Amino acid sequence: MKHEELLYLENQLCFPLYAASRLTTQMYGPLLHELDITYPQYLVLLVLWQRGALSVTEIGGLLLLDTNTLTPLLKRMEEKGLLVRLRSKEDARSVLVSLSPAGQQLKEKALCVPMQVIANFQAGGTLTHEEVVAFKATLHKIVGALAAE
Amino acid sequence: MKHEELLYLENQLCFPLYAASRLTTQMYGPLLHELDITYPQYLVLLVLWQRGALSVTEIGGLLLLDTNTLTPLLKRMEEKGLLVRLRSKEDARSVLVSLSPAGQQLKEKALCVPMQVIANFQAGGTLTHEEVVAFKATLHKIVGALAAE
DNA sequence: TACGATTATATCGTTCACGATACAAATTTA
DNA sequence: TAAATTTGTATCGTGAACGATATAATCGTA
Repeated sequence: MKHEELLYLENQLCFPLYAASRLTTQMYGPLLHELDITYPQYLVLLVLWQRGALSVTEIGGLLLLDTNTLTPLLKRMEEKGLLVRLRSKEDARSVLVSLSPAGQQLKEKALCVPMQVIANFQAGGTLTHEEVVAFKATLHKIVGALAAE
Repeated sequence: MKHEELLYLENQLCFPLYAASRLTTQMYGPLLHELDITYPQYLVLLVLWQRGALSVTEIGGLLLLDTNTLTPLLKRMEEKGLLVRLRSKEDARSVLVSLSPAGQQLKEKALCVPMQVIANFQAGGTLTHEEVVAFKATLHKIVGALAAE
């Protein structure tokens, strides 16, 4: 590859990654709109449904987001009645985030989301199962390497 | 997989995609800071360097971004003196975006960016060349399928 | 027990993304 | 040609992301 060609859009790895991420998030849009949540809010719910109450930092560790993103996001979710933020008594620096009954109940409605997403992915459809597995493995390697720093 | 496990974070494809995209963009941060541009601005420059003057819609078609994102982004770049926005005489609806001398010159400084990114990727480093090729191919399939709609 | 360092969260400012809407120019159609 | 439709940009509002900074609580150590 000539030196200049390093700057061609089609030779970038970052761009299709960026585009695929945005387009995938867009795909969730209509589905999550039904639940009245956004995609990042959905991710927060995923970790709370799976693991129960967590501190802000713990959520950030799982989603790789800092508190400057999470604090306002969690506040919006609290205002919508999906969760409760409670400052810990043992360690007053820490804020424990736990699901409200409404947030817990939303899990039932969310169960159909992954299946619809999978269906949509198949629809575009030339990805084999093996390809998805390999793709996911590479993604995890990349995230692991970049998140380590 | 049990029904409920569809909602586990580690079973999502969307999350590592979202995380990898953010982390990769973050990796560009320090490099692009040297050029006083952001990552989306870098993408705009890439297409202008490669193809010359383009309309807003043409840029949007290449980067898969709508004008509600591009218009303010291009205005900021114009204010920084990187490009010029000129309403077309043939079709007064269209705005032609062309590089200023400063924007054109920035290409020389940008040439080292992709190489540094590649080096950083290698550093984290368990990705083989074949793995990257396969990964990129899958990404393109996904983008192609999702962008088609 | 002071006191410096660390930790957990929050705030602020800027820049995306993007849905919804607006609007003028151009094109199509009746 | 007049009216309806489409096209190309722009505007507005909301919600992320994230760098930089702030602040209070806790911990480690002299």
